[in-house]
Amino acid sequence: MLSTPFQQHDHSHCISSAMHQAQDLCQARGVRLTPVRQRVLELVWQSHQPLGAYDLLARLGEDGFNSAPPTVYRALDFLQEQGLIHKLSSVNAYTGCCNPGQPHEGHFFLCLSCNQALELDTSTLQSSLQSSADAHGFTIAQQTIEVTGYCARCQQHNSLNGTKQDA
Amino acid sequence: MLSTPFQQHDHSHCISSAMHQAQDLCQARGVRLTPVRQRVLELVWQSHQPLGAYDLLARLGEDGFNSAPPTVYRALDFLQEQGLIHKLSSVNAYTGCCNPGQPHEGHFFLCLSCNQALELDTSTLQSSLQSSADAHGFTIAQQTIEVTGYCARCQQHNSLNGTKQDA
DNA sequence: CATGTTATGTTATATTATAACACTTGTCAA
DNA sequence: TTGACAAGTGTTATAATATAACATAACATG
Repeated sequence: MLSTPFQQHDHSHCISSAMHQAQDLCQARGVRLTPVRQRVLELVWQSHQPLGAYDLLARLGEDGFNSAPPTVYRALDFLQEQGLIHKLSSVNAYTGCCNPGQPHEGHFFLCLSCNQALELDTSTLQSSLQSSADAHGFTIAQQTIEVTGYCARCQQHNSLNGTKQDA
Repeated sequence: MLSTPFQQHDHSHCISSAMHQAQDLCQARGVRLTPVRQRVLELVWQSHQPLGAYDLLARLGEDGFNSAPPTVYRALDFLQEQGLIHKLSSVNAYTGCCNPGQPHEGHFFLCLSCNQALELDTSTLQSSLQSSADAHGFTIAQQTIEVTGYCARCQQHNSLNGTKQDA
């Protein structure tokens, strides 16, 4: 599954799909999707705009959860280990993974106008990276591939009215 | 010029080349490579291991420069604007740019063992990214492409003696 | 139900980065 | 040459992001 953040879509479907996949995967792996972890994952999935750790923390607080930093960082660590979210280092934010069943590194387009993240299905990118690595005898461990710019939708809107999108 | 951090090389050549290019470029552009900026650039080029802002700050202090955070961040901002260094977001560190004459986004391999950064000349990577962007109607602004792993040299050493390299 | 393991609570602190305002230095034209 | 603006730096404070360390609670299982 590849989601379509930059286009209109039924986002509630994204959320419920992500939550069900997470539950299934955790059960299958014998790891616990505890209430905090589940809530953090839901919050991350509230939109396709990546959220920072302290944003998440504030939301957790509103929900009556404990809201000291370790709480959210532990949950984020767990979710990353399970491949349920990706960290976007270039913006210090976290976003849901669109295909958690198949462990992979996230490759993203980040729109500077609407702040949404599109996770790419980049087999060609992957293979050109790999061949570059092979050429250098380099063994790849982790990838941070984050490309900022402007999505098609924002380019249209902005050329019409000059304003910025926010969702 | 592409440097060769993962292989043995005369690093003093890297340094002097980088400094001369920086001086020439700044002069050509009518911007000032002041003493702090020059020193920060030299420090960044001390090796191919990216350095954090506070590492640089400490070194500046040793050299008798002012060493409050804004000093180093301003210098780093300037050097980035001039394309003389790249920031590696995934590790919050800064490294010298190998080809500052031709403005470009840095693409890196980062060795987890020797901590050195190899800046890639990735035209194929670039073009597969671009075609992916085209397919989505996405206009690229900035790229953060940082791939961690193990360089050829460290793989050899480690298979021999199991230790980690540190330079 | 005792025990070890996993998860969470809590306090403190480390690390990375910026805001805001004062002061100094360089530039350049009147 | 000087005065006025721009660019650069000094200084203090604080924001934003992340982790250490240790105590307590919940869970799993023999």
